[in-house]
Amino acid sequence: MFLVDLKSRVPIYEQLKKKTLELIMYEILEPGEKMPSVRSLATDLGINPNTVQKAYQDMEKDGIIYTATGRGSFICEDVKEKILYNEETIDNLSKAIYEARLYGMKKERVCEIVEQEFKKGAGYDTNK
Amino acid sequence: MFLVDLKSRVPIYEQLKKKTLELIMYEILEPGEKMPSVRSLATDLGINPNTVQKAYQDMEKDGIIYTATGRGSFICEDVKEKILYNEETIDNLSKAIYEARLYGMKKERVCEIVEQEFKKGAGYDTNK
Amino acid sequence: MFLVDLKSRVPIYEQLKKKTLELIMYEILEPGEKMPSVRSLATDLGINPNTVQKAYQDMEKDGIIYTATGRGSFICEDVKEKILYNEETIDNLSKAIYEARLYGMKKERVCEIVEQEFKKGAGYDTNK
Amino acid sequence: MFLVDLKSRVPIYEQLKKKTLELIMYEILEPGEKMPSVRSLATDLGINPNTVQKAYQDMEKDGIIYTATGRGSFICEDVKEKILYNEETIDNLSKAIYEARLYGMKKERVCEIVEQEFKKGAGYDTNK
DNA sequence: GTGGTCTAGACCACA
DNA sequence: GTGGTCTAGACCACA
Repeated sequence: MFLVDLKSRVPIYEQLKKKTLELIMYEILEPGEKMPSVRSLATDLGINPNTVQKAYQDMEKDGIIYTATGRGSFICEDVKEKILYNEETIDNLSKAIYEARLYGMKKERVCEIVEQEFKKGAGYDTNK
Repeated sequence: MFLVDLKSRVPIYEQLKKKTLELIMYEILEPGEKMPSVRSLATDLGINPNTVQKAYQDMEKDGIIYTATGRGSFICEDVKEKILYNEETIDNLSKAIYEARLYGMKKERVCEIVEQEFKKGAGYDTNK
Repeated sequence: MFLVDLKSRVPIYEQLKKKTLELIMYEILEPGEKMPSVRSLATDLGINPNTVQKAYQDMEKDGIIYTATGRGSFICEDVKEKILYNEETIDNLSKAIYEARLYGMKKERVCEIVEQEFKKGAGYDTNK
Repeated sequence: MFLVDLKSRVPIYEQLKKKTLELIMYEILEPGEKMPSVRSLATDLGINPNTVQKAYQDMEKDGIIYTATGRGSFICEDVKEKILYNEETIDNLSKAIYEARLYGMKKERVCEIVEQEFKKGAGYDTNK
């Protein structure tokens, strides 16, 4: 479920964060639901517990999950709003479009790609 | 002209590469034209020559410039095609759109942002 | 294993790249296998870590190895195809033959040398 | 006649040396014949006179040309033997074949390339 | 003056 | 511990 790509240049903890958001948006993880423990997730994925720890801490800071000592980590109730009004996403998008335009891509081509992405199913792999 | 942001988390040599592409697309740098020498650019920007050289060597590998010891570095003739047909740009764009969609952004909103970016002038700062 | 000739005019990082390819072709290094860390290899060879890193980064660009910060560098799975279908090798060969012919060498002599090289064992030293 | 490729990574003085040998082998330059003066050649090619000077000095050291002060430089009488029994050429060839073999090229393929090069006319450009 | 290689050493992010 | 970026500075080949 939290599968990460160990060959990717994208830091593993970043992949874990993205994956969590993805699972939330796909409603595979529900608000209030318990996250796997740091240790078990690390063991399952064959990665360093520190890495999972870092992902969880980041997400706690961003209000995606909360940690109750001794009981584990849980998805926040208001998580979808947090994700929806995320300036970073808009920023990323603006920059990608800006760059495409700068490097000579026509608006029509950009729009085509937008259409394409909105037709696609959920099979896309966010770990680059 | 090659102004970089020393405080940015984006590596200086990456900024230099982007800046060069930008100057080429804005036709401030023309194919065949000589790039500033490694040392002079380093001095101008107050950075280490090694940093400039890394940017230049990267760009040489990417076919953006060519370099001849003793004479300097020059913009490649076919540089615009290289930039235009760059899969990385398309990839970046696809990923940004995918993510925006995943995080709940409607297609209409994405299209608005596309319009916005294509109306903008050239004042955008590529060093994040 | 990665022994280099510090006195050679061939840059150390180039020797390291060649040596790695050699070790892969001799199946001493297998796809998926971990490369020595930048620092340990540098210490072993008595050279600067930056020099090793340059070799590694070049090889990463060439798709020979991939690198993940915090975990190390690994031989790519499809490395042999990369090496086999390398135009540079063919190019070098063509040029060497062209030159031999130009400088008066008969085809028979060239063929003799081909035979010779294909009879040889593995003891050849690639660091010139 | 002495056309060089300013974009090449091969040093210009090396190109000049190779070009001279080529012209000798093609009997366009004959033993005893006068070479263009350093200055005129530099002007014709739009390159630095020091570069031509260096090529001439190298060739004098190799016994390809000799210089008579005040009169100019001339092709040596025994120049073809000098070129013919040149170990460097053989060495280069051996190395190129060795490498091709190391990188997985079959003997048959190498022989094909030999045939190819020996069928070719003189149109090949030695400045890479 | 022009780029290329290398060392020594610092500081950072990631695992 | 692992790689990535950067500085300061040396020495070299080429033009």
